[in-house]
Amino acid sequence: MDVGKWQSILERYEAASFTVNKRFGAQIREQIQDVLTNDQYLTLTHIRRVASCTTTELAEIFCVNKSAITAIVTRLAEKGYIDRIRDQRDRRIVYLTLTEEGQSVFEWADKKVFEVVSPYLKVFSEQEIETFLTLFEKLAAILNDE
Amino acid sequence: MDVGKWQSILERYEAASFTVNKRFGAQIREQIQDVLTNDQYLTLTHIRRVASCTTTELAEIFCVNKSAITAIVTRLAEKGYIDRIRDQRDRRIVYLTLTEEGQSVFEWADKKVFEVVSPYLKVFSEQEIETFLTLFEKLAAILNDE
DNA sequence: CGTGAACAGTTCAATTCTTGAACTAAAAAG
DNA sequence: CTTTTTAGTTCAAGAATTGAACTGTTCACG
Repeated sequence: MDVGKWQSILERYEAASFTVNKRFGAQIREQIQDVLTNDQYLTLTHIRRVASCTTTELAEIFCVNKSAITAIVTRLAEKGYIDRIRDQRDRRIVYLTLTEEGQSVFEWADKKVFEVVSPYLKVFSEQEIETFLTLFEKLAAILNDE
Repeated sequence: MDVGKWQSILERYEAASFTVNKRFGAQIREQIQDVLTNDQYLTLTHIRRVASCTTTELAEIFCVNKSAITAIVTRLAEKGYIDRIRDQRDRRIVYLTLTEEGQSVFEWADKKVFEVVSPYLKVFSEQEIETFLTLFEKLAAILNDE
């Protein structure tokens, strides 16, 4: 394949990705904005998935500075959705976990996200979804390995 | 398909999308941050693609408030990358176009983005990319029609 | 054992992006 | 000609982000 071909592929990817992200993002925000921002939702999602994690870990996964995570976590802790628990063996480390309320707020928001996104997915056949997801996950895996 | 199946599909989509967006976003930011933010790059991309557009149009495409666009455009105009030209027939309308400098800054940034993203795409076969893009574009098209 | 390096996390100032309400100015509708 | 709609801006407030400086804590090794 020549350079022009790759450029046109990138253009198509950029355009589709832009539309999907902006549209889904806006619809999700519309549903949850009285309680959480989209970034706060993603933060709760990750903590919930791994049960407990650190600021440094979140910074790596979100590809942002640690201080950005401190700010988000502080706001979530003020709302009572997250607990900060200091490791007793290594007192530098702070473990982040969901509170009871954080758990239920996450579940509420997750349901909202499901209601927004799933109608669009249902247009595709099971085979199409599997193909699409496999390729998307392959790309994600490559990006994670470095 | 039952609800559980859809939930697991959504989880996989959320995870892959999250990783790809954050990783690509961070690598692109790293390359262009001395000159443009990622949002500013996307703004130049759209204006360049359509040659000339309005604040209202950008707000719809970006799914944000018009005042958010005014802010971004003001910053790009201050840097000398965008011109605001008032329509002579309907004097409410302001057309946004790239300046010479905006054009060349866009081309520079676009090249950087290409250099960041294309190595990852080259791992896939032409057939895989075509399949993936077709499905992604189908999703984008559905999200655009409403 | 003691000291300097490395690490985990926070604070702070500055910038960007975002919303929503209030506003200006212009065009369209009646 | 008055009212309504439309395009865009301004403003205040809040969220996210960076990068530098800082606090505490642990670790390495001479």
